[in-house]
Amino acid sequence: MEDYLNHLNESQRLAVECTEGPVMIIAGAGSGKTRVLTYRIAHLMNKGIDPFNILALTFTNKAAREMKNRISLLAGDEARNLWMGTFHSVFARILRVEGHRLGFPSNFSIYDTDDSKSLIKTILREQNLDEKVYKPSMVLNRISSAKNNLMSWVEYRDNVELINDDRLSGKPHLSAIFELYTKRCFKAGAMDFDDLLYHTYMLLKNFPDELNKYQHKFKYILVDEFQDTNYVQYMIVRKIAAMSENICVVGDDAQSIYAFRGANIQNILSFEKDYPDLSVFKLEQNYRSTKNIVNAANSVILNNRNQLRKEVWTDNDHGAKIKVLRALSDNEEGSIVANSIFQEKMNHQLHNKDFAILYRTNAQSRSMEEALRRMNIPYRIYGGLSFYSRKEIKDLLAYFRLTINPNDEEALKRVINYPARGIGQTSVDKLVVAADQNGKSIWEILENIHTVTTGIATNTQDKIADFVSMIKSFQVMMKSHNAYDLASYIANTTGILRDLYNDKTPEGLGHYENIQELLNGIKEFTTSSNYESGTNLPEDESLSQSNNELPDYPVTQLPKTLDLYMQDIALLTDAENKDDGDNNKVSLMTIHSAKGLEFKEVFVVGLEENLFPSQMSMLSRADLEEERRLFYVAMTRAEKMLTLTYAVSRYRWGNLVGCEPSRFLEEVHPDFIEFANISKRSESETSWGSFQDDDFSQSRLNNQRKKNFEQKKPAVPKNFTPLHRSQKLSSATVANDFIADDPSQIVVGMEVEHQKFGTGKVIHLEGNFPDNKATVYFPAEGNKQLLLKYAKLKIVK
DNA sequence: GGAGGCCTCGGAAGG
DNA sequence: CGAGGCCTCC
Repeated sequence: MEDYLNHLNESQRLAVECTEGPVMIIAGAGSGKTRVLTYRIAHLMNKGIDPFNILALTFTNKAAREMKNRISLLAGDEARNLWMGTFHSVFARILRVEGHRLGFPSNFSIYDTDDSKSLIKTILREQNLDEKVYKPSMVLNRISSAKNNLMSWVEYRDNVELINDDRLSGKPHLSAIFELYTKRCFKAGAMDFDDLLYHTYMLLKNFPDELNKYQHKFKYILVDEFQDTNYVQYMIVRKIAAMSENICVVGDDAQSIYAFRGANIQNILSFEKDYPDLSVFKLEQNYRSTKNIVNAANSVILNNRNQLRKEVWTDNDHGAKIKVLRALSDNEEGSIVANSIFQEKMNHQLHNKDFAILYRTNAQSRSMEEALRRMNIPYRIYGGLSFYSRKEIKDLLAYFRLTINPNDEEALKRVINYPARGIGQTSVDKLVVAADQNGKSIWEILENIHTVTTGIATNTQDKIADFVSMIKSFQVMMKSHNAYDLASYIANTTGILRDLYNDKTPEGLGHYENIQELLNGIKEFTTSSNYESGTNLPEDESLSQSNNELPDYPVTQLPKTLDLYMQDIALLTDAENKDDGDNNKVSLMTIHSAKGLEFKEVFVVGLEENLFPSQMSMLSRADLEEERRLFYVAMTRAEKMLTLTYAVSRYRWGNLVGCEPSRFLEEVHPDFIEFANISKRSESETSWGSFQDDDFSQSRLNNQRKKNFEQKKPAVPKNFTPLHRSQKLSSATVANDFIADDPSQIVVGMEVEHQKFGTGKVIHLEGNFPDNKATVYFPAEGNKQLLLKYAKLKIVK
């Protein structure tokens, strides 16, 4: 044990050894964060803590899997008993056992985003509301952020500000949709992703015995990527940790790149307030990158106002300066990158796998791919459609879901007429109406289709009856058959397999193969005892539903039935990386998916204004700062060499458009970067003569940058053009052309302008972002309490 | 119920 | 430009 602690530097070791009480570890990029986390857990186990009592929460399944493997190497096989998984998988597991307290069945379905949107569409149709006004994705966002801030539909309905706000933006029925959505999920025995967190919190809040049970169970709690947690996640963790206070969070505010979907950096600040006796450790030594790269990345992030004080440094060599390459077009950018990779491989004996090309948007991969193909450089693209979100897979899984939970309305709608069996939309609509009128679920109507009055034609009724008996036969089989036998039986009986087999187009062939692949996976689950679980969670007998009775046989010998399989994979949404055996390839991915990875040489491409930073980020300062953190993440992926490229013109949606170099290029301190003017007009490309003027000359760029740094002020946004699209719902809200300021900038005493109430003065502030409320005095209206998140306030003075 | 024409819109992404 | 949704027509 002493031995392995020697693998750590001083601050890492301190962070590992401080096992008791609240701990916050601020870990800079490349500072060995994962190492500290794994060693800390291994250290706890070696000190004799039962792994069943350790809860480690991550954001991705991949992170959980990798960490568990690494801990096994340090602490042995016992590691498989750790409660290590994503927030969602851990709490889904708990809700399977305890959900009945809230009225949910243990076999509840989990709605993915598509299911949620589809349910919202159904509700809109039933309520005669316009999908254009109530865009399902926007409605879902709204419901989601309410639940993530622990707000039920009742509280939403009774919140004057919110209702007012919805009315002003022409969407007065949002709270009604929220209500119907909630009730509909409950009736279907289903939870969406946000419900898994929301209901867990409510379980702990409203049932003291449950809270007590889990406080005693999870004596040690660790949270990875803490900067990415949202409010409800933080509140759950806080509740469970309230007894032992052995809570350790690890994060880096500089790498928070998911605020746009609800992550809340403010949690880091709240943490310091909530735990006054907190031990804070900062990991500031970077082991990954050269001095030039570390310093350059630091100089960029300095332009952000919202950040914790921390100084990342490194002992490594200075290395080469960061190179900026200018291209004339996206295609030339591709060949420049491909050529550089070729050269670097030659000059430094590197392999394809040592290189990564990172971009802001997926659409940029095309020109890179073409160039790499021309040079015969093998590559792999990460990201894209996940295996489990393919249509054919979701169709088959919907049959499984329906078998397990026949009330699952979204699964039912998906497959009641697939493959086609003559039960059209009109019949389904009639079924929904009948279900509503009789206060029953759709499934209950289906079961009694011949006796309930629905207005459905008799021969359609017969088809429905056939469908019902088919599903019922699956349900009977589930008790006695293993997952694989039943799954392949379902694939055959329903006609899915036949339907796909008959499609001989290349895509159709792919669909058929995907089904086969899914079935193979189920076979593996059924037959193998050491199947790599999707959930990463232990088989923990202490969570048995009946507390007093022991199960008839050990948990490990339970027959592997279909419902167990579905529990295991329900939350697997990450894209499967098909392993074709050859891993020596150049990696292509978005910057977001590169988080946590490292490469010897990295190319960040498309450094153009309005692309990176994205033009969508120009709305508010918060968005721009997040974009800058994204740039920081991209830069710090590189170990030895970093190259930035931009094109002066680029095809966008079929049109050739002119581009300016990104402001981010000007924000890198001049000492760590060099502008290599290598761009030449190539013969094969002829159509951008107009972009060759001196506007983009390197010398001008260099002078501008020098000037900026001499004046010791960050680069000022140039050509700051607000978007013409007027609708965006985020922490800084824009609606009806009224552009709000960043709520976090608002302080007491400020004069602000409200869309409706006019100009007023902030007289009181309370609560934490994003729930901070301001009391504002408006001369015409008197005092108004506003939720800054939703109130559209412009700072006047 | 499926094929084909027309319209709209375009961001990164985990569970 | 191209994917996806919707409408129309058979």
